[in-house]
Amino acid sequence: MYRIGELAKQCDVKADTLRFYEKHGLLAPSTRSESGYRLYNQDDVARLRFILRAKAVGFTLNEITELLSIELDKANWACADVKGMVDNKLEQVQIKIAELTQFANSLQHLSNACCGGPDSAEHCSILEALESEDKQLHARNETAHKAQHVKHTKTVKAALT
Amino acid sequence: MYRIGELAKQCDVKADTLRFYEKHGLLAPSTRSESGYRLYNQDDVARLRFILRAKAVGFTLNEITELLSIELDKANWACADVKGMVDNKLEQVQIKIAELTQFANSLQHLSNACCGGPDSAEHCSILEALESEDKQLHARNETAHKAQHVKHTKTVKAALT
DNA sequence: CTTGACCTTAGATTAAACTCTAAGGTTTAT
DNA sequence: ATAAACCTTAGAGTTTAATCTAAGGTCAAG
Repeated sequence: MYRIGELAKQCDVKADTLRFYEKHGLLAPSTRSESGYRLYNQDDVARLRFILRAKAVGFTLNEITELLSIELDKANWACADVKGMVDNKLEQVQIKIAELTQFANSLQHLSNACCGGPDSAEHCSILEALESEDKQLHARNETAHKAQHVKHTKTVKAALT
Repeated sequence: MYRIGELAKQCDVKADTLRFYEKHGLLAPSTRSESGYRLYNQDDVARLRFILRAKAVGFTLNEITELLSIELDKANWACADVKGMVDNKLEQVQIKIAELTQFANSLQHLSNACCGGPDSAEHCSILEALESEDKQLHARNETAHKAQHVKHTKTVKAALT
């Protein structure tokens, strides 16, 4: 059993935030001490961890509430509802992973191409690299696209797939 | 050359947002018409796309500004600075990908385990599945961990790795 | 020649997710 | 017994990223 401050420290949030989550129905301590102190058990900790992970991953508190709300009256949800909802979130997450992966690729290519030395970055522009990205994507995707007189940098050519 | 409304429509943002980005130094149209209309060229479009992608991926406008700012006075940045910064962002992105992937796994397992039928979800709780996740992770990571008297659901056992 | 799209500045409003303050009281650890 | 941690309600303030409103214009297409 953890008191609010302990849990806060353990999960690196403010006690305020925990009270905030309680007020908004995301996380209530499973018990209170005689004196009224909030007491959180392991399940509560796990629930908080879930909330924090979901948040880190880009879900809003509302969306998280939605996911968690099923718990509140399980009996009134059909299994199909639950599955639908989960699949929905799953799709969102997968889209995000794809976006992030693309982004990571660009950054990686750029990092590889960048000499990293003490010289001026004049010929090592992140922006040009990233700007060209779209064009290159288009070039790959639209097989019959107009020549767009794209301006390349030496670096860029090396930096991007 | 696109005018503000055209660009807005094309990239699914409001014209307001574009003016907002301009005011905050993220994206200025490369030219203006004689009459003062903002005129955006392909590079501007690409830059906007980059901004939107970065945003979708969880970067704040400030962080994006930081990335783009290198462009503004390239000459004053050493290549090492640029590389350092890129590698930094890259690390952040990779952490996010890892988090998302874990999250996606949980959701996927749950979806697989859920019958998806019209019956009550009483025995198919997202929450219990996700709550157990942490414990299971701990169980895998801490080779010498105390037995924690973990409460499982039938569903959960099947749902999680 | 009249809409609708655009321009300007400047400030108000919104939403999310906290974060803080006040004011007064109780509990726990040293 | 004193300080630090907790409790309560209730409301104010903060940050981010817009979004909206006003007021007074200019521009371009049908």
